[in-house]
Amino acid sequence: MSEPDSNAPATPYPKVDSQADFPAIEKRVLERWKRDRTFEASVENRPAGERGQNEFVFYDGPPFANGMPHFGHLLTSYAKDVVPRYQTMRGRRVERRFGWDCHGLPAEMHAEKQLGVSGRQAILEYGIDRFNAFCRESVLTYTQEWRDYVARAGRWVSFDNEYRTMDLSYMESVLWAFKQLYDKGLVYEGHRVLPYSWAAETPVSNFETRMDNSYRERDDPALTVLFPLEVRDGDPGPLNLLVWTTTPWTLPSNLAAAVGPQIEYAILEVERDGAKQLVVIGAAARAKYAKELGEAREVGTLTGAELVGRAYTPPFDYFVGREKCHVILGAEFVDTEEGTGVVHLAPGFGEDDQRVCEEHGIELVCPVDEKGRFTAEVADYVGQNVLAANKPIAQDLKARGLVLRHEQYRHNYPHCWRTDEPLIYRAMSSWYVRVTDFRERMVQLNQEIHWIPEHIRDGQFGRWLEGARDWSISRNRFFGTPIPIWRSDDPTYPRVDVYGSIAELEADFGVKITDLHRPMIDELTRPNPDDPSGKSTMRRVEDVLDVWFDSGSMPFAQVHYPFENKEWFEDHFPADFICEYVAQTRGWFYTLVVLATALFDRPPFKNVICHGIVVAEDGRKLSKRLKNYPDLEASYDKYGSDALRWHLMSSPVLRGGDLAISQTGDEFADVVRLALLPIWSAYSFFTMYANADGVRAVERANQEGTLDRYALIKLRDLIESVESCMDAYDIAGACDRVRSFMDALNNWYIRRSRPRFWASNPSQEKQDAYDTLYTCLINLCRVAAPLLPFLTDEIHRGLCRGESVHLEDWPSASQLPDDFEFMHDMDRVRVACSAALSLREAHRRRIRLPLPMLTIAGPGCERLRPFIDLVRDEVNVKELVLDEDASQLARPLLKVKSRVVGPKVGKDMKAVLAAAEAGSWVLQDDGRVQVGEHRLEPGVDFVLALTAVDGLKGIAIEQLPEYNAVVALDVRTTPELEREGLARDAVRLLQQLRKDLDLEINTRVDVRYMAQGEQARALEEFGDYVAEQVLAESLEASGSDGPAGGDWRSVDWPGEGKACLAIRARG
RNA sequence: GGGCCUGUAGCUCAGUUGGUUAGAGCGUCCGCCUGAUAAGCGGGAGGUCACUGGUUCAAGUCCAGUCAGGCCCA
Repeated sequence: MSEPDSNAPATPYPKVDSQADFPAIEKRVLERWKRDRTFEASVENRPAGERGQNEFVFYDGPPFANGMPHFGHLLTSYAKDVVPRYQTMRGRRVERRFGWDCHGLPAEMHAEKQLGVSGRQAILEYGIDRFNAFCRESVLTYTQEWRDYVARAGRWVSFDNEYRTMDLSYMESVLWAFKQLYDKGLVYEGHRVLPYSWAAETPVSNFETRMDNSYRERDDPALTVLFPLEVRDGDPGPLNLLVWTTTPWTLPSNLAAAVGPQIEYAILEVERDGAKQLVVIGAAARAKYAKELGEAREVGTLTGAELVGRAYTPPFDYFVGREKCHVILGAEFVDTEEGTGVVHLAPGFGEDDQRVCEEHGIELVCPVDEKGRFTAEVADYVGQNVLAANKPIAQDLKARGLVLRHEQYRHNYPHCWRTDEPLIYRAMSSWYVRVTDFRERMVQLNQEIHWIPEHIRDGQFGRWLEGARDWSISRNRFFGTPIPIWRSDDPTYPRVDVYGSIAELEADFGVKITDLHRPMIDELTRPNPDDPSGKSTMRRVEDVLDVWFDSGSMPFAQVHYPFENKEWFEDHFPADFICEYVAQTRGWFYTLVVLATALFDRPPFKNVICHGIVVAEDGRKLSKRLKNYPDLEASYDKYGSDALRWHLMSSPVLRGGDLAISQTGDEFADVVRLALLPIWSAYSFFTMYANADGVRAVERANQEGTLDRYALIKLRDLIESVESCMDAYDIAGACDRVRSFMDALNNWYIRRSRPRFWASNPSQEKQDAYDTLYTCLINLCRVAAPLLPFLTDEIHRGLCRGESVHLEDWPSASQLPDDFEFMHDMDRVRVACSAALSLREAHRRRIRLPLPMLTIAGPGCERLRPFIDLVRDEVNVKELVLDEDASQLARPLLKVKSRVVGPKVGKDMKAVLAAAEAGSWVLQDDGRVQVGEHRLEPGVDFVLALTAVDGLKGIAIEQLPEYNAVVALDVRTTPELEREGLARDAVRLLQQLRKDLDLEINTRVDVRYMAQGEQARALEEFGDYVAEQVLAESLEASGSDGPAGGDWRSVDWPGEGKACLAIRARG
């Protein structure tokens, strides 16, 4: 379409079709980028500077490649492309390197499904080596699809030296990081309560328990048990705490009880088995125990806070005497919704329990073995499955009179999705990073990060940092970076070795290491050097690292720091910019900050866009199954990538909101119509006339013409404002500036300049018009290049002899005129024209009908003198009067400056405003205004505005509030004016005929007409004008039977009588 | 249950340190122009700024609470 056609006679510019096929254009542009290595050139053209001073550092958050990309990824991709493109044009070198996330549960789950191997036990039987080998392949399944889609989106990123988190070098850097933390004392072994399948003998991740089938209804025994409190002076008698639990089997492991400090507790006197007893229960929970406590007398109340610190006798004595145990603790999570308002804590078997106990220095106990049976520590039930032990435990407690109520409780309970047995919660050994140690520092460093949207910094992310807990980094899994800790297998001769490099491993184990994955790494064992007997062996801790540890290591691990690229890393940390969706505040953003703080005491990135999520029309998640979003490929093919990019980049989704996308993708059609086509139309207009005239335009900015200056100043305004938006990472704001510039260019500059383009003789004015439009277009392309990389490149190449816009510098605004006063004057003229046209419409005066006079009146109107001809033409009036004095057309209106006057007059403000509106004020000789008791200073306290008067015959008036002016249109016509209007009607009809005949724009014609009365007189009177307008060599009245047939093409001319116009091309 | 965000025209959203008559785009209705573009241009209609209360001379804006929606955590 715009490729030069070698057979056609040379024209200065490509022949451009006014109908654009954007997807086809994009395909050609992609080929050119590939052929010319435009991306590589755009990077290489920019010097890195000394120690990377001139680099803009971008970190790519790696995706998993075992799923297909969708609209959400597309959004991220576009944002990740726009910013680097912009910075490149600003002169920075922006290396962009793709990465793949490979490890972790998603990869393993996918492999389990593909292999039909389900669960830890099954994987062990299948073989870790075969399992991991499969993972290694499967995580790269869709890499080609990803590359294709990234390319089609026009995202420039290098796949040549992509990094993968499963590469040996990457993993070695991760080991290094781990050892750094360990050496700083930031790693420790602790316990973590996880869902546990005793049937499959494996922990189940929270991820797995959330899957659809794992929760099912189940009846469990629920006990309300008495915990006798230690007697204390002032008590009305011996008190018993009422405790409710749905897991009686955890009672032998009870180590504490928790109350809500704010909650009110009642002391009740209850009669049981003939004896009186005092029980303590959350006051709000009492009603639930109507049957047991209905008659009870309240003998006092206590707050939770008063209970905290009191000791009690636990229901079983297996762990009596342990430090800090069997005391009442305060915990915020306790409520009275369920149970008694007192929670029994068995830290070995509950997440909250474990956390609260740990906070109070209580060491946990876990007297349950891998198969879910009590160990010897719980002598009475040893060997029994814990769930089966619920019954005897309840019976024993009842026999001891400690049970107030025994009920069946039906609840949703997680089950092992492989064995179908109920899960239990059980403490597992886990390795932690002591995040709480440097939490405050993270909070400080976070202040240095520029978040988009801003509230994330101190809101979602800041709060999360403040509440950060130690990070459990070990996973009892297979495909991940191994935890590099080796321990002696005999506690008699303890020894721990931590490795932070391959070299250290090779030195100690004497083998060449080519892969750090399990199971190879597990095979590295050696005799314990601290064991004189020589019998114990150093073995690796089995776990692998949480995959987020990999992600957080990305800044240094991608370059194998510190083993290689030491200097490079130091010069490229932190990143200038990263971008992911907002949920990564808990994921990548967080782990980056954790590791950067712990390892380098710096924030890992300076600017971050966290965008919202793309949802379906109904607000639900995009779902492949429901097919509730448009197909990506089809959208590319129908609208092109630029349309998708523009839609996503101009939307508030970049400020963190959701973006709903319709199933049909209609919004992309709107984007084409509202954003892309206006730019294309301007381009096609320019090339059409420049080619017809054989004119080549030049970029310059010293044009004197009113419209030209206006366009050039607007262009300067565009460059400056887009620049400041982009510097603030406000991409949507930049889109908005581009759109409104195009509106001014198309619908004012080009429309008003049209006569200059079609003037048949060369002139300076004409060349100025070409140069101005050309200058606007190429600079618009440069400014919009990051936002519409395909369209702008196509146009820029067409205008600039094949130069890619992406190798250009960001345009310098300073070479353009900066007379913004002038620009505002023109904007004021446009408003005045709109108002005048609105008056025309209100008085039913069509635009082709000339009217005698338009007046623009108000202070400062003289400034509009340069625009007189422009306005006359636009509004089609014979005369334009500018009048500084509007008193004939308007009366003054007092506009009080509330912000200034308000504080001065206080309560009288209301009265002052009312008086201003009612006109009850007096203008004094010194220019001040008296309102009631108050005297107002001109300019400071008020301005005088105008409000149109009515009642002038034949004159229509409208005010321009923001410009303190009125326009008055004389809508009275005369027969002469009517005839001129008719002549213009005739021109319009004849032009349509030319168009219908497909005449070239410079073909000469003959015209004949048949008309009576005023229509005939109009053509006689304005014959020359009509002939000139339609390029007629002759203009003749035909006989009363109308123009003859043959070559003549005619059209009816509605009017007083029967009339028609006819046209015939000449020669 | 906790935290964060969002409620402004039929739809999608702007709205600065509180200041007189709350804006834009789309849609809709009406009209207009046309020697680039009907995928063009202009105009009109359309709002108790979610609700309630408070602070203030003055609240879309600040404060408290309520309701609704979203996200995250438990």
